[in-house]
Amino acid sequence: MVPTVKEIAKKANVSVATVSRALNDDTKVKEETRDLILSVAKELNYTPNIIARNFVKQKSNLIGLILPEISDEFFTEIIKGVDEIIYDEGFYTIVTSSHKYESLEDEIITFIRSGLLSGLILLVSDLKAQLKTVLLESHIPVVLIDSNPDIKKFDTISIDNYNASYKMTKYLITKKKYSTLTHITGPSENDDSLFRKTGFIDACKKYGAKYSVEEGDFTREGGLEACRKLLKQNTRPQVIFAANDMMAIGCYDQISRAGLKIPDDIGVVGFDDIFVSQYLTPPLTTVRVHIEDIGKKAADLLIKRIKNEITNSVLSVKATCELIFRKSC
Amino acid sequence: MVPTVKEIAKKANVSVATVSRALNDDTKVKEETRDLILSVAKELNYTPNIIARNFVKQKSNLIGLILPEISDEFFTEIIKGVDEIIYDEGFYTIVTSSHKYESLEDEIITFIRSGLLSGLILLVSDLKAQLKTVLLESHIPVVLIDSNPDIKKFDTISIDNYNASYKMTKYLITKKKYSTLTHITGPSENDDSLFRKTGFIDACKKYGAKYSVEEGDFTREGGLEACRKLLKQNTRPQVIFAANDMMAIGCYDQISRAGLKIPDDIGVVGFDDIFVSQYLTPPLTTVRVHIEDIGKKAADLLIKRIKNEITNSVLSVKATCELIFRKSC
DNA sequence: CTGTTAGCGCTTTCAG
DNA sequence: CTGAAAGCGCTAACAG
Repeated sequence: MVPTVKEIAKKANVSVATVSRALNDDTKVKEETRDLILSVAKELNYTPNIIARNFVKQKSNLIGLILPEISDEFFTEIIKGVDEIIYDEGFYTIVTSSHKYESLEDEIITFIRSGLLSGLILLVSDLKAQLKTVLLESHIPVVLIDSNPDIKKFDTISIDNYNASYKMTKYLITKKKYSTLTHITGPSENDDSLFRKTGFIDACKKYGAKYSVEEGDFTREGGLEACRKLLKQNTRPQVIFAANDMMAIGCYDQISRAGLKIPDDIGVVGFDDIFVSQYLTPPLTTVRVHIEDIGKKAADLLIKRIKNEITNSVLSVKATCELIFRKSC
Repeated sequence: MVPTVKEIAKKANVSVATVSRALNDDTKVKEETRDLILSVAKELNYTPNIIARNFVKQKSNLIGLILPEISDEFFTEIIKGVDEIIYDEGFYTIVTSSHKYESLEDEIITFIRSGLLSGLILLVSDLKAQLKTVLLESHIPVVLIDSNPDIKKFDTISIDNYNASYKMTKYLITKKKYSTLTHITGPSENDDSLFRKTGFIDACKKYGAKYSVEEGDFTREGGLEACRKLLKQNTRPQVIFAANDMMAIGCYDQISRAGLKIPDDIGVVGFDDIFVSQYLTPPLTTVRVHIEDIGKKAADLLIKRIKNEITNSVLSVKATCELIFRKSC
């Protein structure tokens, strides 16, 4: 049988209360008795029943991590980052995403209301009003991984999309001397997409380049299609800045079909620095996002909230990006 | 305040027992009272306290998923597959891996002994004796994702490394007419590695091809290094079969440095079909493993064990692989 | 079909 | 510093 505090108590001739105190060493217990209890515990090969502990404390050592539906190489990094931080605090991560029969919203609601969680990290692209309400009512700390800084009610870790996009565009214009640029966007309702676009446009205006914008959807096919439209026009841009690497790959496909060469005939740059990008021919110039860092920052913030170590109203942390220069422009 | 069964009971003028029964509809409750209870529950916006439920039942609705240290695109697929299956059963997945200060073993032990889990899926490359003991003593169902079929004590889902490797080798010899082949292995203690090697050798013997084996380590650098050795020899093989795609990429690097062309001067094939492989130049011929499927199968088996739906002693399921023919040989 | 009651293992007052 | 006792919310006998 699994040993309990009761058995330790009996064997050590003390009360369960003392055992509990000794085991959690929060209150003063005579060193002598504590040592005795600890040695008995060890002898019995005791491990606390976490479920019981969680129950009496009415809180758990679990935090939730909710990811979007589509799997993606980023997610492992995020999970890893989160897990690494919170594990040190004695917490574990429950990972879930949306499923067949339910909307992500319903799922999150069930998840939160289960009472299983002490905190939640939510990776979303847009947060519906109904969900906000549930999150707020849940009374557990929530950290968003999101690009929308206008969410003023939750702690947020975001990718610095705007600045990264701006910097890349500036680089293309001022260093690479491109004077006509086209940006292929992600889905219009996506915040990452929006900020990348805005950064691009602002930099083009600032540095006086001619630019255009083509709508994409973050998929390879979307990139291919957008690129096809571009190449059909009378004058094509000197360089394409795709809002993510997958679309840049679509551009590679289309440009090669059109018999054009990268970067001689047209430059291509991406955003994300996914694993494959370094292996493309030519290797893709892109923006690297420090994903694991985002997971760590989110976890760190969440833990601090859970432990009430922060009292500021709402924190918004930006994770920086890095320009990766390769051969595609 | 959060509503409890007690409050529902009071409001509905019944006992807490009846409330519990109605809510879990396992025993017969008069339809009328059940409807009443349900409506009161709804009115109070009641959700069961899962922690309390887990506590009284002395089991949880959580399963653990332990992954190796190194993150990898496979893991998202596995997590996804697992989560998808178990979510339907009202379970959640706790994902963890090894951390800074502890060995994976210690971690697993802590994890299991926490009492938090109803079952465990373990992705390991080799299972130490001590760990086996802990796993066996834990009395929770364990499913291994492992390639070693000689582990007779645990349910196992494994990649069919041997047959896939055999088939690929057979294809190279009989269809592609290669007569001298070299296999670059993974680490010698790794089971996947071992079976891939054995499949290769057996097929070479069976179909009468000349072969050699070079030791690798599943990394890109390892593949590059092994390939360098090969190319230094007086006669180089007609085709290299790398035990995974990452090493095949290393071969690409080295072959290109040596001024050789794939597949004209030398063929290269891999194993795994990682995302990048389709984008290499030339696209890599390789073996695709249905990863998400492995996660699903593991979860399915685990759930059945947890629910006692299987009484067989130990099950061993092989996940099949598929040959992917591209342009590298 | 329903109510009463005990109790899961642990922490936490409250006394001493 | 330590013990007694209550109780977290829920389920599961056991009666009725």
